[in-house]
Amino acid sequence: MNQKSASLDGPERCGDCPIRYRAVCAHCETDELALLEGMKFYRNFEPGQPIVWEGDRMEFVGSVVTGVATLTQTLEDGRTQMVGLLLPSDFLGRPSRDIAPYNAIAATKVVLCCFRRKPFEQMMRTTPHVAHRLLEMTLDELDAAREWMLLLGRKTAREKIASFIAIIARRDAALHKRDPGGRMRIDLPLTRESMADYLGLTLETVSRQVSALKRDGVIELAGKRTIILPDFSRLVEESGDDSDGGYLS
Amino acid sequence: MNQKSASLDGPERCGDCPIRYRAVCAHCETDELALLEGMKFYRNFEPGQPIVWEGDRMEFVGSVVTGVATLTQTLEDGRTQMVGLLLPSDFLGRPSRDIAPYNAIAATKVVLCCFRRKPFEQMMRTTPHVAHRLLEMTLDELDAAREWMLLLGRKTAREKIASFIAIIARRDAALHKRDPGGRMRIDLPLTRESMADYLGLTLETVSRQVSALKRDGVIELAGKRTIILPDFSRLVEESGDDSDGGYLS
DNA sequence: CGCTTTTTTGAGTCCCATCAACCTTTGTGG
DNA sequence: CCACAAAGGTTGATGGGACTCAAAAAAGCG
Repeated sequence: MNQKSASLDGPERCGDCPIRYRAVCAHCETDELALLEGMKFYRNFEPGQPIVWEGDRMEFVGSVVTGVATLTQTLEDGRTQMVGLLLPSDFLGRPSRDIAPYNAIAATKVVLCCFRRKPFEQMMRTTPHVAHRLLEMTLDELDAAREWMLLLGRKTAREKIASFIAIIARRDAALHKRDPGGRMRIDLPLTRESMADYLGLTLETVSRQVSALKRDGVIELAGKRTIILPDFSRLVEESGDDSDGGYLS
Repeated sequence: MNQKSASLDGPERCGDCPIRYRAVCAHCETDELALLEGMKFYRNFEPGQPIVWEGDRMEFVGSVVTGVATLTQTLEDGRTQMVGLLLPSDFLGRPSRDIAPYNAIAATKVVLCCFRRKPFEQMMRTTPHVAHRLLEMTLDELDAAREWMLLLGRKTAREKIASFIAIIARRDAALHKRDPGGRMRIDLPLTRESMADYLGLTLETVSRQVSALKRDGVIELAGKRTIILPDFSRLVEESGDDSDGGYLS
């Protein structure tokens, strides 16, 4: 949108950062924040651009500030499965491991707040807040992965699509501090092919099921990537999940 | 085997514990160990017996000492998917959450080393070793979950079965401090139905594919639950994974 | 506007789920 | 000791949901 480098780079000061209270630095006090500020740098990625490749040495860890990135694994014959979807405030990389186990790829424009590995690992050892927050976030990610496993193993194609849209809608609502419900408008951050890799389907099946949900009035389309939900609860019914959700953390 | 209560309960002293150097207490010094020793108690479970039910309040967290437990999620219509397989030294429960999000069920006889929640959470805050080890274990579990997602989303039934057997064989070998390879004999800790819930299949398909692998000479059967691997690498070929594995942690 | 990328739609096929029958093992009590 | 039941496992027949192959439409993009 804005061509000035200020928009291409991240916020200069952590206090202005949009993910200040959700990222790995959430619980940090001003002195710890200063420490982090000293080891951080920003990197920008274009849609489709790899962030790290499986087997690569990673000299940094970091947080997604804006945009969406994906983690994917592939079998030798080319079948690929997405195993992580990184939204703003999500963390990329693992302390005490410098070889990336997955491909990380920018799905949209991405701004990444990177920390040099060595000083970050040192900080993990000396300050409890960062380590504690990272544990919290990792446990949340594990919960999400298990929800995802239920989807991959037991849901029908139609339920998978409905679940995916519901997940994006919930995260989007959470980002704007609203509750999902009523009429909503959401942008899909992924292509049909990436959705297929997320859901363990082919892109043709994704396209067909999206069309079917539209035909049945569960969703409306405004362009290929924008979805309007007339009734969020209707979508949840189609997802196969318990209606009560249980999404309290 | 042994009817004395000594075999039904866990080891009296942590120093004698079989999972002393792999569980959440792995990095603890003697003084921290004494602290843990003061808040721990043992519980025993029979095969099929629930450990906690989804929605239950958990007044403890703990480690599997011996045996195998499963974590499962279910949709309202009864479809169930296993989302965790807890082997000796694996951790059950999450600090700062007292409502269980999954069903945990003993698959075999299980001895669980339980810690009362409150003192354990206190210890998490005061001693770095326990928190650090728990983060390490959680990150490993996340890696395993992602491997599992690739299996659920993209592998064929035959590959799923081969992968499952390979996973059990690797863990079994690790427990006995051997490398997997050559001729191996392994016991499956799960019924065909539980294997199906692990792999996102039906029990009939599991049975058929096990028979097919036997017919093709990839495995031999000694009873329903005991498998002999004439050649571990042959099994890995059938699993669809890269042969090099990449199982360094 | 050409050109590529993304998406949709169609026709045919196959893998795995479903439904069903049977076998084996284990345990129980008459 | 054996009849019976229950649980776990195997095998067969059938059908359907998702994949594959194929082509065209739509949307970006220089």
